[in-house]
This record gives sequence, C-alpha cells and structure tokens, in this order.
Amino acid sequence: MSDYEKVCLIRGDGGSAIRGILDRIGDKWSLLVIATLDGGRMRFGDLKQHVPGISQRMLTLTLRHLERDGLVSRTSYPEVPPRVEYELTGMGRTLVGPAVSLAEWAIRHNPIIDEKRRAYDARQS
Amino acid sequence: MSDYEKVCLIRGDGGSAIRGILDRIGDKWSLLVIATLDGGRMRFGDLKQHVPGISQRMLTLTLRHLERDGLVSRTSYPEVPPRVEYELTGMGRTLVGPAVSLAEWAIRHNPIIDEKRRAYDARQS
DNA sequence: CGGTATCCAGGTCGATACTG
DNA sequence: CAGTATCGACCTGGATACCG
Repeated sequence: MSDYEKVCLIRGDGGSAIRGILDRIGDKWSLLVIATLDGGRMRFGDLKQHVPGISQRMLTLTLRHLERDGLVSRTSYPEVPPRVEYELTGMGRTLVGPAVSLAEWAIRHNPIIDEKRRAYDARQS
Repeated sequence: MSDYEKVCLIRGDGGSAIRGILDRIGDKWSLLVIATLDGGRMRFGDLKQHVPGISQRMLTLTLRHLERDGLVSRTSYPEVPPRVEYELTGMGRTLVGPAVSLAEWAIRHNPIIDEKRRAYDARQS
C-alpha cells in the first residue's frame, strides 16, 4: 500500500473513517475497559476494581456503548444477588492489536514528547 | 510479546499510557491534520482547504498542540503577505503507521458495527 | 494571509443519592 | 451486586469579529 493510499485511509471522506473509530474508542475509558477485558470474562465489580479511577456511572455507560457496537457481550444471571459478566466479542478482540500498536508508539515516544513540550513551554514564557 | 504484556502496555500505570496518546491525538482534528500533512509540507491556508470542515480557530489550536509535542514543525517567512508552512517532523511521521492500522481496523469493521448498532437499538425500542 | 479574542451551546464526566 | 437518576463543573469546539 502506498503512502498516499494510507493517508486516504485515515482521511477517508472528510475524515469520517478515523472519526468513526475515535468516537467509538477515543473517549476516556473505552480502550482501558477493552484492554482489561482482554484478560478474560469479568464481572462488573471486578472490572470496576481493575480499571482504577472509573466511576460506576462511567463504567456502566462505557460498557453499554461497547455492547451496542458489538465489541463486548453482556451476560446476566438471574440470581440474588445479581451477577453480570462481560467479555470481549471476537470483533472486540481484533481491536486489541491495533490499539496495542498505538500504545507502543505512545510508550516509546512519551519521554521525547514530554521533553519537547517542556522546551516549547520554556520558549513561550 | 505475550497477550498479558500487551494488555499491560495499554493499561500502563492506571492507564496513563493510552491516556497520554489519546489526549494528544484523540481529539477531533489532530489525526486528520497529521494525515493531511503526511502528504508533505503545506501552508496554513492549504491545510484549511484540505481538512474539510475545520474552523480557523481549531486548525490553529491543533497545529499549536502538535507543534508543542514535536509532531509538527512550523516555519514562518517574514514576507507580506505572511506565509507559514507546516510539516511533520520525523517523530510525527512515525505516528502515521500505527494510526493507519487503527484506521484500517475502523474501515474493515465499520459495516459490522453499524449493523450491530442498529440491531441493538431495535431491541431497545 | 494567518492568525487572536470573545462568547456561548453542547457534551462529557464525576459525585452523590437511590433502587430491584 | 449492579445498576439508574439527577445535578453541576468543566471542557471542547463552533461562530463571529477583529488585527498585524
């Protein structure tokens, strides 16, 4: 694939391709929840424990969105007290690869970016 | 690399790794501007034309952020009328690869997701 | 031409309280 | 246990007007 075609992939028609995916997983918690669920099926409460800082509300919302998009499946057991388990769907698991490549980029370049940022801010002040 | 290590990569310490990169390029325009600049060095006005729908304000802001992080370089020529050119830095270009892999995922799965979404919404109503 | 300044509408997210 | 409901602070981004 040529570089030009790559760029077109990202830009799509008016950028809708990349917008679609970022609207889906570019929020504060989605990718974190997906990464956590990559460890295997998990209950609501466990998930809440393993995603530090997430509120109950945001975990619920995030899971609903991911479920709606078919990235996560929800299974509730009619027991008392209730038990609900979540796991990645097949499609959900295929997202982990690309997400990891972005995370790797982030980890590799974080120190340089921080340095650049400090240098930039120093120039401004 | 094991699956477990992959997940740790994304989750990092409390998810800071993935948060860092998403805060940087997860906004509405950054990745679009980067993809456009991947075509080569470009003037402010041309950039505005090639990123459909972006406002002057958001283009300026986005470019400032990318410049601050060392992903884009800015060159202004002391002429009248002024001319300012932007281009990806070396580090900026390395981001295109991972971004493309995410875009490819998005393009491949968009139809399925849309379908899942419609099915989910139909069940709710 | 390439910005900056200002205002504001809408959305996101956290805290808190309550429920089956 | 696994949610739902409500409120409010904050932030993003669009429109508009003006500037060197």
